[in-house]
Amino acid sequence: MSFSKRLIAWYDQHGRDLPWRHTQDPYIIWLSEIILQQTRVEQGMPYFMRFSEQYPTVQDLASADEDDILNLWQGLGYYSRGRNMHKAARMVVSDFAGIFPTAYDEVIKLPGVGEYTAAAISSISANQAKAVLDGNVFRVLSRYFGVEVEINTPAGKKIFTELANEMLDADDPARYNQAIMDFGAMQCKPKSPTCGSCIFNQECVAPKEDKVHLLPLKKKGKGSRNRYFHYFIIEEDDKIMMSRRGEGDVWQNLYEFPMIETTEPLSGLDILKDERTKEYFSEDISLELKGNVIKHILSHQNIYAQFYKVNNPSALKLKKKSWNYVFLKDLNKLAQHKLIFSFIETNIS
DNA sequence: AACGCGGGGTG
DNA sequence: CACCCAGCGTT
Repeated sequence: MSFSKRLIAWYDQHGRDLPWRHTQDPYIIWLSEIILQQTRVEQGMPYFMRFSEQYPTVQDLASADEDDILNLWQGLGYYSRGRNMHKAARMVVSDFAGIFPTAYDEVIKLPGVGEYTAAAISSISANQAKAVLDGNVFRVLSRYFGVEVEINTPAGKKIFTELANEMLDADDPARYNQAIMDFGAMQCKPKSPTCGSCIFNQECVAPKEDKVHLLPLKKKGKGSRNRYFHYFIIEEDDKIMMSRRGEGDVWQNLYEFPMIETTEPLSGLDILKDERTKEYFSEDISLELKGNVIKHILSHQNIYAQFYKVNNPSALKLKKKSWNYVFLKDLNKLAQHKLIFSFIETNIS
């Protein structure tokens, strides 16, 4: 039996039962695919449930308030996905008469939909013969054929795109694509794959050459940099000062507290001496440490955050445009990033 | 071709 | 600690 037929047979027996597999509605498929970009199924699942319930149709999503969408996205990361999702929904309403496209060449026009997502939507919702190419597919194919080409280069991408489309089962692209991804996620895992019980154990190249752990090949990127965030907790009565982050950095448009950032650690005393602090507050401010330094790790930076309660909030002098007092009871309406809302959860109210 | 963009799981 | 996850957009 062919590779694809055996894979599909494995899938029929072992594949996961996931909520978005019970429909061919391209809107629902799209919703799941955006949420699952660079995100584990278990992590994205609760978000998918909330979004599909809150916004059952593309019209619902298009007419939603963007801040509500970001609020629902809170904690999932890669927040531009949420913003692009809203843009895409409005584009479907305005440019596609409210009918969610299924053709590869159409869906790929939507912001946030790249080659992978377009292949997934067009194959799963319309059975178009386009092979998906994600982390799972790279891994399965590189091991099966022993392809020692770096997957995160244009050359590697080209080779694997061609290979993936050769292997695709043109009779059943929808099932095949989901099969190879489940297979990668459940059997041909990055660490400790279960080669002993694998249906391809006889012919797979990687275990024969003892290269399972080595494949797929990947060119290394840059390491992490350190950043030091010093947050000011400014509370007056039942309100707290919040700040909206700007563009061109992490957590674009999300809310946090007013802060200053440095490239090196800073003592409480040094914060008082900082020019920006002096700009924000009149001379004698009194800071009180709130908890220990929190290390917040992103894939490309290590953030060390320290929170300071401002004991005399009336010392606040300058108010930036991006700053606003917010009622404590309304805090949950603002989309915050993880570092901030986990701090709020344990320290405020 | 390289880089920035989150948060969480794994060994 | 390094690596990876149903990747995409910008430069």
